[in-house]
Order: sequence, then C-alpha cells, then structure tokens
Amino acid sequence: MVKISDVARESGTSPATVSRVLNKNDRVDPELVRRVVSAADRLGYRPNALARNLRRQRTSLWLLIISDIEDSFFTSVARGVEDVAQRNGFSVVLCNADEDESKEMQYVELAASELAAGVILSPHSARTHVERLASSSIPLVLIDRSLSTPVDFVTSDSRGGARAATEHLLQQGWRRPACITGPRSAETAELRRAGYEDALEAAGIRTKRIVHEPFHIDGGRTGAAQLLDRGKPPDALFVANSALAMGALEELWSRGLRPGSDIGLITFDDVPWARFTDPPISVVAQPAYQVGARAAQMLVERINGSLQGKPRKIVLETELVVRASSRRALPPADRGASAGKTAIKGAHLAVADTSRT
Amino acid sequence: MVKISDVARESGTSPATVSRVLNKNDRVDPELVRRVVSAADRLGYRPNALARNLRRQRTSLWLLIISDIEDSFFTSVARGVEDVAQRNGFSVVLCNADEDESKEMQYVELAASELAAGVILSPHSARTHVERLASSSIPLVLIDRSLSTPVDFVTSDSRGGARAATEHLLQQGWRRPACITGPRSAETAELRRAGYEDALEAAGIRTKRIVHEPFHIDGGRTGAAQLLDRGKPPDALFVANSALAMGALEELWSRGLRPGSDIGLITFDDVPWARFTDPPISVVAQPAYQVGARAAQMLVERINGSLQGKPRKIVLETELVVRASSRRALPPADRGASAGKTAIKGAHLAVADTSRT
DNA sequence: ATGAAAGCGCTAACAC
DNA sequence: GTGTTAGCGCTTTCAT
Repeated sequence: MVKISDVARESGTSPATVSRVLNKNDRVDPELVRRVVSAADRLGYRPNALARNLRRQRTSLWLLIISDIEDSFFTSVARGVEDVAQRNGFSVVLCNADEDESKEMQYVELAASELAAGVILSPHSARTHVERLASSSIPLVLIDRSLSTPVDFVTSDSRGGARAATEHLLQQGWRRPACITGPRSAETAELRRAGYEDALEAAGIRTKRIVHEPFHIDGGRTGAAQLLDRGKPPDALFVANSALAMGALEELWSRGLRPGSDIGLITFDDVPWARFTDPPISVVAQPAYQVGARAAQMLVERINGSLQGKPRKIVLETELVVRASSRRALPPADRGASAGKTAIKGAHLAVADTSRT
Repeated sequence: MVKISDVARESGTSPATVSRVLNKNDRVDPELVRRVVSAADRLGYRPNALARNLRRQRTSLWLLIISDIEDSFFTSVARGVEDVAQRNGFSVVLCNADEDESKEMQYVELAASELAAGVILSPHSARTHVERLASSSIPLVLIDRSLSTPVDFVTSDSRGGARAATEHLLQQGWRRPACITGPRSAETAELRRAGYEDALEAAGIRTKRIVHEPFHIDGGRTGAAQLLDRGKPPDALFVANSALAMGALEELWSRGLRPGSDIGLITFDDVPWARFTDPPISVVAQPAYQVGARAAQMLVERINGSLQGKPRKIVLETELVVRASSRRALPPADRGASAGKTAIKGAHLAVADTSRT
C-alpha cells in the first residue's frame, strides 16, 4: 500500500503538503501541486479512508435504513435520497432491516460505530435508536414512520389518503367496505385505518370491518379470507399497502371474485404493476421519490448546520389514482384492452397542506 | 466519547486487557472480565470501529453493488447475500449503481478506500473494477454477469432458460416468434438472445425477429412497437427481463392485443405480480435468492482462505413456469378466476448441470 | 507557504 | 495472564 509519506518522498516534499494538495485546501505553490499530483499519479496513490476518518472523526457516508427492500415504496425513496446525496458529496449505502427490530438496531449500531455522516431511517418502532445516534451526535431524519421522540421527519399524508380512498369507494356505491391494514405497532397502518374510519363515520356507517395483519403477502391473504368468511361479508376492500394487496388479490382470485364487478378494491402505493393486473387496480399514490429527496435535503442542512433548532416535520400530499378495480359501474363488457386506457388519473386530495413544517 | 483507556482506568486494568476482553480472544481471568464488562457498561463504552479498522487493516463490511434496485431479481439476490453474511459475522450494505458505470466505479472505489472485507458485484461492463479491487486484495464475487477477467462468479443458466422458453412457445403452436432483449453490452441480454436463437435454429426457423433495447420499461414499449409494426408481425414474444416485459405488456395492451389469445408471451424472471396480470404471465424463473446465497458463500470462503486457487464459476438452473400468457390453446371462456389456478408450474429444464465449478 | 510533530482509538507484539 | 509500547495513515496545529 502506497501511503502519503511515499508520495511526499517521491515529490520531494512533506506529508503535510501532500495532504494539503489532496484536499485542495490551502494555497500551495502551483509548482509543488504539480509535482505532488504527478508523484501520486506515478505511484498509484490511493488515500486510505480509514485513516482519514479516524483523524477527522467524521465520514461522508450516509446509512439509509429501510424496513423492506422488496417494497417499491422504499426503493423509490432510495432513489430520491441517492440523487440528493450525490449532489452534495455523500455516498449512500442501503441497509435492509427487513421489518426486524434487531437487524435495525444492528445497522444503527453500525452507523454509530462507523461514524456515519448521517442516517435516514424508517423505524420499526423503539426510540432507543434515536438516542443511540443522538449520543454520537449523528444527524438523523426519519421517513414514513415517526417516533414519540421529536426528530426530523418526512412522510406522506396516510390518513388523508386513506380517507379519500374510502370516500371514493363509497361514492362508487359500494355499501359494505372493509379495511385490511398493518400491525398496530406500525404508525402508517394505524393512520390508514384511522383515515378509513374517518370516511365511514362521515358517511354514518357503523360497521367497521377492520383486520390487522403483518405487512406481508400472507397477511393480505388471511386478512381477506377472514373478512370474506364473515356472515355479512364486505362488498369492497381498502388495503393499506402493496404487499397486503397482493395477498388480498390472490384470495379474491381463488374465490372467483373479480375486483370492480364483484367487489370494490383500492390499495395504498402505486406499484408499477398496478396497471397490469386484471382489472387494473385503483391506488393511493405516495410521492415516494419526493419523500426520499426531501429527507435527504433536510439531512444535508442538518449536517452543514444551515438547519438548526427543533425538528421539522414534512407531510407530502398523496394522489388518488382511479382505475377499474374500484369502479362499480364498470360493465363486464368493458374488460380487457380498454380497461387500462380508461383509467382516470389525478384526482388530487383536498385534504392537508402540501407540506407543513 | 469514552474510549478504551477510560474503561481500563475505571476497571483498574490496562487497555490491552480491555481489548482482549472485548474481542473475547485470550483467556483472561474471569474476575477481570467481570470488572471490565461492568466498567464498560457503566461508562457506556462503544468501540470505535474507525480506529479498530485502521489498526487491523480490515473491516467486516461487505459491499453488494447491484445494477438496479428496482429490479426484483436483485432484491432477491440481496436477501440471499444478507442471510449468509449475517450467519458469518459480516454486515452487508447495498449500493445501487443504477446501470451507470460511473456510479459503479464510485462504489468500487468506496469499497477499496474503506477496505471492505469483500465485494459482490453485478458488473455493468469494464474490468477496471476488478483490477482496482485486486490491487487492494479485496475478495470479489461477480453475480449475474461475468467479465473477461477470470473471477469467482455465480449466475443462472440464461441461455438454457431462454431456449426452453422459446421451445415452449413453438410447442404451443406459435409460428412467428420474436425476441426483445437487452443491450449488446449486457452479457445476460446476449445469452438470452442466443438461447432464443438456439431454439429457432433447432426448429428450422430462419426469420429471427430480434430487437435490442435498454433494460427499462420504455425499451420494452418501443421494442414491442417496432416488432408489431413490421410487415409480417410476430405472433409470440420472448422478453428478456421483467422491466422490458412491463413495457411490452403496456404496448400490447394499448393495441388491444391479449396475451395468450392474440399473441404468445413469455418473459424472464418470476416477479411476484406475474400471477396477477391479465392473463397471468409465463416466465423463466431464476433462483435469485440462491444466486445471492451461493455468491455470499464463495465470498466467505475466499475471505477465510478455505477456498483457494483459480476462480470458480457456478451456473444455477432456471425453471420454466407456464401460465396463461404463453398457452395458445387457452379458450377465451377460460378466463378470469380459473386462469390463475390452472397454471402449471415446475417444468424443469433438461439443460445444464445444477452447478458446475 | 511549508515542515515537524502530535495524536485520532485501537490492537498486537513483546516483555514480564 | 497481564501490562507496556509502538504504530496503523492521515490531518492539523504550531512553528518557521
């Protein structure tokens, strides 16, 4: 391994000068710069980040800890984070906590012990993480789900989106809606349930029909099965995320129930394949890329100190995308090729500000 | 920041002993262990990984550099890698190169300068990466795509899978197949095209009908459009990955062409939603999790030295999953609920060994 | 503008 | 079995 002292010797100068040249800090004599650069080049010198980090007591690495790498919401978030990070000279590495609290903790520990420049986290629960990072004074921005502790936070309006989705179902003439949501420990699950209930209450519907399941495909399957096996089964489903939606869809399919004709269906998250299902699925679209980008922007500002004071909270608007699965009126004849094209897109929610701080 | 010397003082011993206790290496007096542990606990001591890494000249971090985080093939690979890494005491961070060579280079550089314990990479092209890592003697395992330089490598049998898929189309009675594959620079794209051609040649079909497009949804759209606009359009499509498949599906949809009845369709990669499309899509399934797990296993063995000598190559079998989109016989009446259930699964390929070394 | 020197926190020889 | 000590490669005062 060729080190800085080798370059110094080769260029007939001192380690200090080489360091200065490499970090293009001070005004060094142009002639020396030339000599150092050429020497470094000739020797194939590569700075050792480990030594630099230890000396500087900081890195330029961000950890983005997400709860499920197979959820397209989070992969879109990741792209938003990466774009902003790159523009600001940070590298992002992704950590998949996999909805597992101990893995999450492990990655938080990694961030702390490796002195990450910043962390963006979608917390499973537990505020211990926050304290751990705070004690190492590593800036943290939460996404998707908040914690009781006040921390910078970016999310989208789950409750408003859920309410709009449910109201849409009711407007379409579905009369016995039900809700498949995530576990009580997940904030987004509870908010989406609450939005669903908001709509029911506003419409004077007393029977709630709610099931809580893990945010996985199996949860969607068993949740749908439970609801459909009841004495008075629902005629429409509001499903709180895309993994649950896949399970629910599978269950409907296996019972020969066709969304749009036999049962109404609307779900959270505009996954890329929602247009290709039979029939296309109506969704509440979250601005996932923006969630990531805004979170990254906040992190940059915390790191460089331009954002100070108490934590900010940003809530982004969702968008209702109406396709065939939620429309009651759709006649069976109108299936197939035309179904994809007739999808209405863009009914913006009336609820909530674009972003409040 | 509380450091090892603080713990030493607090427990009335030396830094060396504290270090030994923390790394549970030597046989230290149980009484001392107790005192050290309790002192560390009391002071809230956290080891500084930066210092440790610098001293040891190694880390326990793996970089997994993938070409597209939104491709479910790679997210499944990631889970395979993570499971094996965790069992062996390594942390995995994911880097999304986004099919961008300069980003990929950047992450390789990160791995080298941070002295990663190992790297798993799906290379976009360029063998410079390999040399860079080799010069820092960081073990590397390639996945999905190989390079001209010999390096440990795990993939699945693209060519065999493509051939089997195409043969299946022909057996179903489709007569004018076409192929939408990726760019010529992508090895998997070329192998799948080759497998497609193998089947055509074996069947004595002379007209190849092949288009090369970027591995993105737009590529699928324009690729399909090009083929369908020809004087003699194809009556069946073999599509080389899932992003392309989405675009192709969109194009078919917009022209009112229904897979299975109007046109045959089979694609690479068993994405979770392939069962939910209209109609369900036949696919060549890659053992993505296994690709990741096997690659990780090789990396472990390279790191601990139990695997030595020249690079190994592992080629895993693919699986043909036949659903409705490729079956010509499917009568229009058999749509809807039953279509998902009647899917045949499991026709194993006759080609290739399970894994050769 | 440049160099000398200290030291970031830890581990691994080496001595006892 | 435990302590002493040197030093990983770099940056950054502090002199000059």
